[in-house]
Amino acid sequence: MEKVGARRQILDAAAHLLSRRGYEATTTRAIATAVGIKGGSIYHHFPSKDAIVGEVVNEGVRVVHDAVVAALAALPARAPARQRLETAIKTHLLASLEHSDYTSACIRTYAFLPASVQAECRAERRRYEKLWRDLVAELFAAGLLDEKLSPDSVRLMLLGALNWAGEWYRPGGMSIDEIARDFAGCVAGPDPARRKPRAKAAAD
Amino acid sequence: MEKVGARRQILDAAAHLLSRRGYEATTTRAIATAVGIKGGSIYHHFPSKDAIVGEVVNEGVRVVHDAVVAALAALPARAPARQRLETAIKTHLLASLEHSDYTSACIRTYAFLPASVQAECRAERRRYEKLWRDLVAELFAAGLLDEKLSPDSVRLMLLGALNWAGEWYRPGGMSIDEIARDFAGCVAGPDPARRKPRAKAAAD
DNA sequence: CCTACCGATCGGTAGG
DNA sequence: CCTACCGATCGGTAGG
Repeated sequence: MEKVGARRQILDAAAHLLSRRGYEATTTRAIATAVGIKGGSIYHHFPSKDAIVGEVVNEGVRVVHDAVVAALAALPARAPARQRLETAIKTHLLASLEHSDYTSACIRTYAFLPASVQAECRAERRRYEKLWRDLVAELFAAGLLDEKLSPDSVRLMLLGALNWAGEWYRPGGMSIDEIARDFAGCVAGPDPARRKPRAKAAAD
Repeated sequence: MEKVGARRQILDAAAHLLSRRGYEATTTRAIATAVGIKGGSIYHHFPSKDAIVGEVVNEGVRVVHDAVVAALAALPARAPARQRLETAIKTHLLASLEHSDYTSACIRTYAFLPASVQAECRAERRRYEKLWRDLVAELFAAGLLDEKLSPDSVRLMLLGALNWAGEWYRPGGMSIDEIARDFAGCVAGPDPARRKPRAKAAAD
């Protein structure tokens, strides 16, 4: 059972190359070589390079969207907005920095993709945007954000910081947990649920 | 006096193309066509494509660095940290979104540039990073940030949000002033100096 | 600054 | 899935 499916192997290799080298440098021949076939054979599985790239970036948005939805759903039913924010941040970072070449490929290459490929996943992106719009609305409703701030600003600032993390994050440095705690704390204040229990006595 | 200098024209065209199409799609022939010469003639002015790209990205960092330094220097000598933050944010956004193709080219293409080109401007980038490191330290010193936050997190969050702005900013939407006010307000709270003077009476 | 060209490589195809 | 190939285009060069 070592058959993974040639299509999946090609998509995996394309996602890997896209996230590390960008759109133009990800050639059909490089993808083929990575999966152990010859250049022309790619077209037995996909009609064009952009069909491959399109599937990768679409899956990239879908993966992170599904992951965040699942992580939020796994929280207690009445989890406070502050905790939901930090969970969403951590999940987005995990997906784009550790789990998914698809997600990082989408984030890093989207801007310079052919218009046709961009258009293909615009709907999926808007769905994900909506999730964050709602999350920011929760924060306002909970009184965690200054009412004079525009919800758009807050969302764009958060997603900008998250999407840019791929440019500086390195596995040995700050952990994703730490980054998520600080990013959430920076916009919504410290998590009251994490107030440390006043160390047993005066120990340490 | 319509002679601008061929080198400068080439760099301008390269910066423009780089910021809009990316590194690989910015061909020496496209640059040449943009300045009205033939493809091969580029090499009369520069030894290689990467020499052009290298100068563009270096200038991109330098321009935004100089602009922010100048904007901070133009503030009153004892301007509070909160105001200095917002000024730095606004200036960075103006440079990368409105004033300088060089800066946006640098921000948008850096990740996928050849290692040799990246290395060339690493020192300049660290200088700019230092400016923000100091600015964040001022915010902590002024008591505007939760002491439990890591200074690195705050700086990376801010610069991430700023550098990502090119992916969503469009001239007709939120103004750069508004974005700067909200981004600054989001991490350091509302500006006390802007508390509105309690409208004349109960008018409106 | 141009013409004319180099070898390499691109996305994609024909025909097995 | 491969061999062999297409026209186009790339960065760069020679020689004016």
